[in-house]
Amino acid sequence: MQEIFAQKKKSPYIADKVLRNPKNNIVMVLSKACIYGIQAAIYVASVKDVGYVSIQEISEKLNISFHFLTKVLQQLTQAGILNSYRGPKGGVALAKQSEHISLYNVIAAIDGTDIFTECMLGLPGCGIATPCPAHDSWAEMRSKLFTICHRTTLRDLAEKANQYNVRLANLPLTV
Amino acid sequence: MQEIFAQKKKSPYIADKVLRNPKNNIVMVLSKACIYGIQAAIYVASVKDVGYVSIQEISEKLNISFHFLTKVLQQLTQAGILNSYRGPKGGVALAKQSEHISLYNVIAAIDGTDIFTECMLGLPGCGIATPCPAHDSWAEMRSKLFTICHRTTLRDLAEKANQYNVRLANLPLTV
DNA sequence: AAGATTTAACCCTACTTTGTCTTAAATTAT
DNA sequence: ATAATTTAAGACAAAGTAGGGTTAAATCTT
Repeated sequence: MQEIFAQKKKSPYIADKVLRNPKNNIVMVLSKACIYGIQAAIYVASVKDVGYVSIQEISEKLNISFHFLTKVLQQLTQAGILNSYRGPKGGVALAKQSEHISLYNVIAAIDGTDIFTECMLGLPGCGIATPCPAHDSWAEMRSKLFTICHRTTLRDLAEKANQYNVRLANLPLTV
Repeated sequence: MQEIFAQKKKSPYIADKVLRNPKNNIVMVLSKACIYGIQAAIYVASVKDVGYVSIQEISEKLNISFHFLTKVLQQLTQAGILNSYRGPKGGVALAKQSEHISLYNVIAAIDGTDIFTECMLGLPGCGIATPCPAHDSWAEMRSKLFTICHRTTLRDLAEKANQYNVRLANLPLTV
């Protein structure tokens, strides 16, 4: 009896010194899923010929987990950014012309629009009426982010991706 | 025997429709820990008298988990932003004058400096030499963030926090 | 019609972040 | 000295993120 309970847990306790120890928490503006989605979208936009590009190819070229990427790209498909097709010669393709898909569209489809609207301190009703102390500074930030993400299209990014020495993923991009 | 193994797991499987279902992933620029740290630092800076403020008081006023906040504030203490003192009348206090502690200092102590330096796509060596396609736009963003966080001090924020109708936490702040 | 290919859906695991609780250590007050 | 108070440190649980598989469904090729 007791041995069973004794062995039941085997907790993988991690030091926890202070707050799970220094700098394990890497904070990014975008989630991994979103970054992968952006990279994949740029990749698809940067490929010349018109057919569908298989997710397998994308995941290999960009060094992204195939299954995870599949789910991410499903989100883009459901958001109307990509079209997908099953079977041989299947894959994904842009649903619109690359100059009509903005970075904002892709981010919104995967991570949502919170980063474009939320208060720095995450306070639900932060706004002009009842602002948080950082409201003004942050509003300035957000509007810059909003502008940049709106005006940057997949075409812009794909064009840059095709330039010499520009990298799309961790490994040098070989289109 | 078998019942024991049968009951061992009880997985809390969550739909996973597409990518762990839509919009569960709330992406923020700052971690919860960092937001709490900022709120607490502003609170301490906004309290008039000079003694130590107990973490219990801060957690109650700002509606933050006491134990979690304790760890966060330890990080600020270890970073030299706060002083802490045990025992009755103990608590935390700013280690420097509030106008000499920037938002950047607080963020760097808790979330690190990645958001101020990292590429939008998280590529390790993204820079002038081998940029990612979004490098230029993002560099512009980052520098704005950097500037804002550097020039904003705890004094600025504390002053605003003391204004009418400004909120520091989810609940109305009652200093 | 049968087999191959490829996305979609589903299940599960590992790790990280957030949060709760307990015990230890420091310090003050009595 | 003893008790009370308060941070520090540690164990652990719950929830979220990233990722790895398997099976199902659609579609093409033969």
